[in-house]
Amino acid sequence: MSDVTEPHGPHGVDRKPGRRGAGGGGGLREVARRAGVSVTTASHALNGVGRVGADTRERVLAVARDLGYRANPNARGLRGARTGLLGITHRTSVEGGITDIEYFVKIVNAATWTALDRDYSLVLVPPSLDGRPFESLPLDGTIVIDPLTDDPLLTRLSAMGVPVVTTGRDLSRKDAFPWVDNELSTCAQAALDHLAATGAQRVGLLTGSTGQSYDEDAARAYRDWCARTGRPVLLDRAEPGTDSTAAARRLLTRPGRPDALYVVMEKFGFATLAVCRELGLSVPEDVQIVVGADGEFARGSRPALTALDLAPESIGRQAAELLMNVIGNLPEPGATPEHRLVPAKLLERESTRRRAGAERS
Amino acid sequence: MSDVTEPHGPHGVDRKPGRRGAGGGGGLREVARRAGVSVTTASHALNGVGRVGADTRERVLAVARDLGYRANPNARGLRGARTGLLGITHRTSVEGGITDIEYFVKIVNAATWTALDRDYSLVLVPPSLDGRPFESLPLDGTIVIDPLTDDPLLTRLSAMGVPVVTTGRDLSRKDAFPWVDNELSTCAQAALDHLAATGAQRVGLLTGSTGQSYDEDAARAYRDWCARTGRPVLLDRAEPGTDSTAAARRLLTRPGRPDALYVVMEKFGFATLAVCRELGLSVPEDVQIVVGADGEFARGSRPALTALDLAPESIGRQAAELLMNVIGNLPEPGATPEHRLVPAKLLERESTRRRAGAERS
DNA sequence: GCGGGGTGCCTAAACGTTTTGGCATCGGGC
DNA sequence: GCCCGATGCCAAAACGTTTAGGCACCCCGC
Repeated sequence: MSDVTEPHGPHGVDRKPGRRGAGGGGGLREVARRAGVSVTTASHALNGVGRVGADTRERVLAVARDLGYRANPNARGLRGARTGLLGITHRTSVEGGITDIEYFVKIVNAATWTALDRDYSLVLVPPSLDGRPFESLPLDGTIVIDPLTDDPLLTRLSAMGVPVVTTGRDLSRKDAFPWVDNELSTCAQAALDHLAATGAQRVGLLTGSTGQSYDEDAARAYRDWCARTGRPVLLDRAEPGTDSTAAARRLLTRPGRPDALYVVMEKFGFATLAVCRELGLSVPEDVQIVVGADGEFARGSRPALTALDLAPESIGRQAAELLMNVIGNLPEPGATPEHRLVPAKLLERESTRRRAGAERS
Repeated sequence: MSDVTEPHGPHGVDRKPGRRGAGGGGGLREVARRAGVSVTTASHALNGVGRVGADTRERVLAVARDLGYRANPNARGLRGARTGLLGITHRTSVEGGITDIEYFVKIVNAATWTALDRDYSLVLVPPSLDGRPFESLPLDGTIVIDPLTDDPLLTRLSAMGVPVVTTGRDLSRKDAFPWVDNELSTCAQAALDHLAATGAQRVGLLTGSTGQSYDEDAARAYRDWCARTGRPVLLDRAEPGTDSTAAARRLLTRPGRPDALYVVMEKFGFATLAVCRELGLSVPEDVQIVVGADGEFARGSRPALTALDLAPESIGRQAAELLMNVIGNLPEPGATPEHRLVPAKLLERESTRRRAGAERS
C-alpha cells in the first residue's frame, strides 16, 4: 500500500536518537503493520521459526528490507537472555608488552566481521592480572587467543559459565575447550624443509617459553624433523619478558653455529637480525632466517624475512563461528568440543634466498 | 516482613555476567525484596535519582553490594534507548595495512577500561572502505582515531546521529567534533630542540601525506622551528601505501644531507634505519633519529630509537570520557565541543646520544 | 482546623522483542 | 456428518529495567 521509502536508521525503523515513538511506532510493529500481519507473525517470519505461509514470509521480509529494519538488540537480548556481546582477549604478560600485534589485530578484525553477520558485537578485553574486566562485562562468550598452560583465566571463565573458544590450545587440558589452531607440525616442517632445500646444513630453532602452545608445537615438530632427517638439535628458548636478543646470541655463538634459524615469533626475527649484524654475520649468506608469524617487520626489514603466513583472518573467523555455534546450542554436555585446523603458507623472501652453488637436484 | 531468608543464598541473585537464566527472581526485584522496598525505590537508590530516604538508600546499596547485583544491560538499555556500546575505529587505508599498531592498541585498551567504569563496552570496529560495520552496529557513540582530512566517515556518522569524538583532528572541520590530541606543536619542538642540543646542525623532517592531523602538525611545528632557529628546511613526505623507504632515501642522499631526522611514525624510523645501513651511515654518529611515536620497534631496534611517548593510555582514557560525557547530556546544541590536549614525553635513547665534542654549555 | 508544600515511597506503564498457548479454517479419512 | 491433524495466524505474557504520576504523611503557618 503506502510504500514510503524511509531512511535506513541504525536499527529499529528510523531511530534518530532524539526521536521517540512519533507516529511510526516501534520497529517490528511498524514492519508488521505495513505487511498487514501481527507482530508475532512478523517476528516468526524474520527469524524463520513458527508457522508462516510462504507468501506472507516473503512479504514481511520485503517490508523489513525496504525499511532497513534491524531488531533492537536490547529487546531481543532481554527476552532471550543474551547480550549479543562476545569478548576476545590475548594472553600476554601485562608487563612483557604485546608481541606480534599484527597477528592479534588481524584475528580480532576477522572475528569482528564474522560476529557482525550474526548480530554479535565483539569486545576487545584488555589483558589484566586478575581478569577483572570479565566480571563486569556482560559477555555471551569469549575467544581467548593463545592461552597459557593450565591457564587460570580459562578456569575462571569456566566457573563463571561463560562459553570459551581458544585459538591455540591450553596444553594442560588437551581438548576441554573448542579451539582453532594452525597445524603447526605441518607448518614448521614446511619451514624446515624449505631451509634444507635452500642449502642449510645446521638448522636451529629459537622458540619461547611462555607456555603457549605454539612454543611447544614448534619445539616438538623441530625435534621430530631433526630426528627424521638426522640433523643436530640446536634449540634455544627466549626468556619471557626479555628482548630475546640473548637467546639469539647464544644460538649464533655456540660451537657449531647454525647456518639457518627457524624463529617462532616475528619479534625473534627482529632480535636475530640485530644479533647477526652485531656478530658480522650476513643474512642469508651466513645465516638464513624463517620467522613463524608474518608481519610488518618481516615484510619491511632488510633483508625481508621469509615467514609463515598463519592466516590469522581465517583463525579469527573460525574462532568466532565456533563460539557462536557453541552459544547457539548451548548445553551439549557430553559432546566433545569441536576443533579446527588452519593451514599456513610459507612466504619466501630474501632471508632464505637459495645460495649460489647450494642447488640440490 | 524482614524475616525472609536473607543471608547469602547460594542461588540468590548472583548475577555473574555470563550466567544464563539463573533462577531466584529478577535481579532488581530480588534486591528490592531483601531491602524491603519496591522495585522503584531500589532503582532510584541505585541510580541516585528520585526521592529516597538516606537510610533506605544505604540499605538498598548494601543489599545490592552483598548480592553482587549488576543491572541487566539489556533491560536498562531497552528502557533508556541506549545500547551501552561504544565503537572505536582507526582510520587507515585498508590496503596500506595498519601502522604503529602499538599506539592504537594502547588507546583501545585504555578506552576499554574507562568505558567499563561507566558500564559501557567498547567494540573495535574494523576498518572498511564503505564504513559498513557502522550500519550494523548499535552504537551509542564512536571514537575515531586519527581521522582523515574531510573524513567521509565523520560525515556519515554525523548523518546517522551517532555522537563522535576524535583522537587527532579532522583538519577540514576544525572543531566540529570534540577531540583529544597531543599538543604536537610542543612535542615536536621538544624533539627538535633535543636534536639541536645533542649537536645536530641540519635537522630534517620525514612526515606522511595521509591527511591525518599529526602529519600537518609536525610539518608546521617543524617549519616554525626552522624559521625561529634559522635552520634550513629539509622536509620530505612518505607516499601513503609505500614502505616509506623511498622518502628516507631522498632525504639522506640530497645535497646537504641532514645529520638528524625527526620522523613522525615509528615505521618511518624503521625505514630510515634501513636506509642508513644501506648508505653506510651510522646512527647516531652520522645521523641522529627521533621517532614521533614510541613502540616495540623503537625500543628494540639497535640502536634503540629516541622517541616521543605520546601517552596513548591517556588519550584513550580521555577520549572515552569525553564521548561518554557527550552521550550523557546528549543535545547541547549550541555549545562548542570540548577539546583536550595531552602532553608527550621524550624518551632519550641511543639514536640521539650526545656526540663527543658536541657539548654546548 | 485547614491548606500547602515537602518528603518518602509505591503502582503501573512503558521499552521492543520472543515465546507461549491458543483460535480458526481447511482437507481427508472414516 | 464427524473427528482430527495440519496449517496459518494472532493476542497476550513474559524479559528486567526506568520513569511518570500519584498517594499518604508530616510539619508548618495561618
